[in-house]
Amino acid sequence: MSSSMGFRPVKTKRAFEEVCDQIRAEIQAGRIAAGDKLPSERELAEQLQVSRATVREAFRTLEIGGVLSLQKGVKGGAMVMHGDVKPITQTISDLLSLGGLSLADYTEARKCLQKEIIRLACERATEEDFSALEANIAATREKNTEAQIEDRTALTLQFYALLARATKNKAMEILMSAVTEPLAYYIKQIGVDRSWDVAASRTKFVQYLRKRDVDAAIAEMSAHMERLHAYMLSRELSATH
Amino acid sequence: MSSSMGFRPVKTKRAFEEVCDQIRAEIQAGRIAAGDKLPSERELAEQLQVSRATVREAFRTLEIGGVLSLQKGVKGGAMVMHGDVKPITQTISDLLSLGGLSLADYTEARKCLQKEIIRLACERATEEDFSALEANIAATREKNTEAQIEDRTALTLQFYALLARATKNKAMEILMSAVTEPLAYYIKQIGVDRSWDVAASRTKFVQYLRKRDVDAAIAEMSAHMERLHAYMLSRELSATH
DNA sequence: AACCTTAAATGGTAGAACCAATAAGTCAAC
DNA sequence: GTTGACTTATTGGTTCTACCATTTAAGGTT
Repeated sequence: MSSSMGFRPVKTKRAFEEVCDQIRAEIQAGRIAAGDKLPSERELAEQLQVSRATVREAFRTLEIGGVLSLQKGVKGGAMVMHGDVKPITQTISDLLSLGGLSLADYTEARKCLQKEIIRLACERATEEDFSALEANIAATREKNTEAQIEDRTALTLQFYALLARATKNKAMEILMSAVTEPLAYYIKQIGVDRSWDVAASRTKFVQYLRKRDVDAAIAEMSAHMERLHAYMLSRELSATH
Repeated sequence: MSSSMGFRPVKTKRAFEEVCDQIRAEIQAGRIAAGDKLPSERELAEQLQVSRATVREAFRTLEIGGVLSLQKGVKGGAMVMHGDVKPITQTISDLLSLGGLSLADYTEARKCLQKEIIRLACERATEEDFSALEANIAATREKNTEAQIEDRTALTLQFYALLARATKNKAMEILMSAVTEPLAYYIKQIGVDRSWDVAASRTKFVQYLRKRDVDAAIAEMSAHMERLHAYMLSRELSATH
């Protein structure tokens, strides 16, 4: 018998998925948009002829996906958002911890993406971007105690976010956070190497950025990332032993 | 009063979020891994002293995130997966339809990422990759009727997936699907421009890839994307009028 | 005017019951 | 021995009811 008869495994759509699809369809058709509020759980359950629990599962799915925001109390309810980046970051983190993505592949992709972001940032960064980056570096210098490691991590993530913002491209910001924020998980687990001065490296980097020197900026960032990656890979090995 | 006192908005964690965190913590600690099965909803609800609905919302969240797979019936239950790329693709699509991401930014990021992927693919693609790409092009040539537009779309997505696979980097595959698959939504909405021969362009592209000619391959792909991009922007404008 | 009380609406949780699908076991027919 | 129908136990999917916690508005009190 031929194996190309086109049979596909049956997929019985669950009720809450149908609700999700209907809501997404309304959004894509433009009948509801960001800022609008959906009917309450009880009301929508009645309209769709399903139980409130089913509507809740659909709302939960869309809330986790960054499509809805749920607020309690009268005047609360489900409001449509503009979308969110967190689901992407979370998924990358899950892929890393579940073994669906190796640390080596992840870091290489991070390098590739950084390169393009630096290229765009060199073209388009404004004075506001430069001063924001320098303010971030200055704040990092002040957080130099062991107890402030969480603040330093937050500032590091902010540094890359500011760099991505300099590209004036929202998609690049999204991709940057997707490949940067999962680092926070690793930093919390394995700690950070404090044997070199990241502030000095970043200061030089921003100087190259100001001079619109793409190659020098990429070189400086690559050197920084090589150190970090070597450290992370060594810590990963020691952690598994 | 200083605004740097470190006050943060209180966020009362919901019960199902606590359940999610506990499961993710178990995964990250290595106590449960991909392939393992979690207790049933009823059993876990009893262990955690919460209602079954709460466990369900947690399972639902992790299922949507690609962490769990839920199966009915005896011997069913919640099994831990290796992670999934779908949440990322879905989020990008949502961002596009909700206005959190412009089509212009999206396509520019797509171009940047393609460049890096082509660069890596030129270095690492094997004979198997080339023949897979060529088989895909051959299949595309056969699907040339209007009725087969869905098949053509699927083959287009597969073409880019195969190209990403040639990088031998799973993270690049993930990013590729994240910026490519949302196109399917647009294609379904606005249709495709069939005034030029995509198969011919892709054939040339693979030839350059075979010769490891990075610049020529990038140029060919860029030209293709410029045409597509111009077409999509024109259709988007006409759709909003 | 400032403060407190009350009420109403809404999401969050609990618990029970039942439906639907799945897999394994049992048994009769061939 | 194999096939197929039937039974049974387990589990996710759904419904329903009830109640809790939070938020906002309205009204009343000082």
